[in-house]
Amino acid sequence: MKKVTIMDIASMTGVSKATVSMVLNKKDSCISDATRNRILKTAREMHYIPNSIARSLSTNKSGTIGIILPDITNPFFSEIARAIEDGANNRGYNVMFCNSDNNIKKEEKYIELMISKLVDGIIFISGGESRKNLERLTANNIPFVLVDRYVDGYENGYGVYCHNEEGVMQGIKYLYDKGKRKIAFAKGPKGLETSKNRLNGYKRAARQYGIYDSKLIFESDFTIEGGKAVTEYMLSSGTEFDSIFYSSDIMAFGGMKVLLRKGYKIPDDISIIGFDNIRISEFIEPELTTVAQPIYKMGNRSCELLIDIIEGAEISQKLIFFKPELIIRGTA
Amino acid sequence: MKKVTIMDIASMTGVSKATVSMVLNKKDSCISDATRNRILKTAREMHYIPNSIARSLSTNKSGTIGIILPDITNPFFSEIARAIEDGANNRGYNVMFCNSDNNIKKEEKYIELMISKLVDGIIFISGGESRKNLERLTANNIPFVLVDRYVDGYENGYGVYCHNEEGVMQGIKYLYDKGKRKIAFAKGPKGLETSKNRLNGYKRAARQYGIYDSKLIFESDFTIEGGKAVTEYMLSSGTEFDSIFYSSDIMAFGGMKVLLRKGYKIPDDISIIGFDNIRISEFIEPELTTVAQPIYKMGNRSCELLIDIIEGAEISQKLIFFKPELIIRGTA
DNA sequence: CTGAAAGCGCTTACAG
DNA sequence: CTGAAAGCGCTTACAG
Repeated sequence: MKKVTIMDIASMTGVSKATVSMVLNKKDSCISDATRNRILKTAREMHYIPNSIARSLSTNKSGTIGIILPDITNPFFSEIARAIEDGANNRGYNVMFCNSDNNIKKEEKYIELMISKLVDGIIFISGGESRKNLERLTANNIPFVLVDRYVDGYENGYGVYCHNEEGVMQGIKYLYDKGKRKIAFAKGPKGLETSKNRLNGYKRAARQYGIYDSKLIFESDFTIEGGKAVTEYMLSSGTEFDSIFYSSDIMAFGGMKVLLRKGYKIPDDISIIGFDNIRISEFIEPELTTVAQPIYKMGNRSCELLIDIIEGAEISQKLIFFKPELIIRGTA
Repeated sequence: MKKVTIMDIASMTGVSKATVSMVLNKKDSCISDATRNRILKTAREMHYIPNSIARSLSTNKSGTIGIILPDITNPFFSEIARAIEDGANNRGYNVMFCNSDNNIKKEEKYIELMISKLVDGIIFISGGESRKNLERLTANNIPFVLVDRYVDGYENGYGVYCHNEEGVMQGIKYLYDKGKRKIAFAKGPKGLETSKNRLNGYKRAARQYGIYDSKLIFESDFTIEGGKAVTEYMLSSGTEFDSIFYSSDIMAFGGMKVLLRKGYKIPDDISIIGFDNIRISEFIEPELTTVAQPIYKMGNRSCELLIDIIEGAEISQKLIFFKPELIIRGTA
């Protein structure tokens, strides 16, 4: 069962491939209605599906965009991926995705793969020291937009971010206003700009209120397990605190788990704030108070930006910042 | 900045494209070491990245597999997608994904897209009445494996499933053994085989224990919102029940939310069981008792199966069934 | 051991 | 209004 090609429908209708190609691509301003209709009709009848690989080879455009993200299983990223796919689909693109696990080597491999697949552009959520990998893209003329996480040296490239620092400051202010003076901070992993930004927000706010104490800062990573581990560590560290600001919602989930288990009442004994506002955060009990990033919007916007770049539209803003917003729920 | 091609490195080394192609593809048994090394070296030096689009056009293989799933944002599906991507990557394939939203029209569109992109195969999580769409694949000679959800008429095609009926029966047995006699069942949406299978499990078990009552069955869908809505409905229906079996974990989350809000104690006032065992289910409080599907394994296995089919390996089993397992935690 | 040539299915000037 | 031809970058018999 051979696939039907443009050639088949050309010979079927008695015209040339060129003509068929033109009408199929709507570049048919100068083709007679009669031929056009004949072609369209037989294309339909033969269930013709264009071979877009062949098309890509001659146009040098694949119509696909790549997403590189740490782990699709993390709700924050899957929500972004969803937004991107919606946006891409909307504009006639499709999407390839890769899980980097924050591993630079994997990133590199995937980037090479995507170059080789001729992706038209990439949406990149960095796993850390990704600068070299991005240089590779630049060298190959593949546009990319960074989302959520800066990459050292690319602060001025295309990107859509959230004002992380400001977001954390809002959260700390809220805790402070509630009378909290010993606010522990669970920071993200080293090497991620996002971690740094959020930590900076914490530091600035804490200093501003005169409650800064470096012993209140604990390092972790952006996973549930990380949240559990750091919380256990905090508890055993001997440092006193009356509230915890987790650098991400899923860390907060892990942390709350530990606290609840040990019999702490949230928010009575201890207040909790997260960061992200992933969908599930309003479904746990107590509902998580968190600094919301407009996740879907960020994903969607990044996709729009990328496609605009690909299609050579005029770009009014290379850097897009969204405002975070404190969502007050049950944990603080 | 022109991309470097096989031609460039051919003229650079003074051999033909054919020779270059052969050594780059390790079909170089009959190429002298000298030439081979020269070619490899200059390829490296020139940062050559093969154009796999061109390659695909001549080999008629794209090296990509497609995933069609309802919504990547649903943890069950993102965990499957992750497993698939890992497996694919492992075997040198990459992955395109599409969110169907259980919408047959979208599915159709995406399938056409994937055919046109020459995907080597598809992993398909059906949104319902997908039979026509699958016929399209068959007609185009594209292998596919179904995961999690049967499609009418394809029960004997390639697929990896979980014994849904049996899983529910285990759960009902557990509740029964705990003394529950009025077990409400929140079923999934019509038109999904998975819903039907799980409902059948409920019916069989309930009848077996002589506690069947059709008034205890409530229809919903596999979302958090669905779980909330159906639970509110149950509560207002006047029907009495001492426990609820939700057809999926995220439904259970939504349901628990409503119950907790109304002041019910779980599991004291009412017991809850979910289905799936998505990762988050052990992080909510109380931890969800649920019937576990081996999600990662199912995804991974489906990918292995598909690639085996693609590569013409011998397939010992077209249908793969995993055993569900009741995970007893805090809600029942 | 290596090269010339055809072909994959399309698009795109160009010519008529 | 339509067709012939070249080209996209690779692979793969085939010939030598």
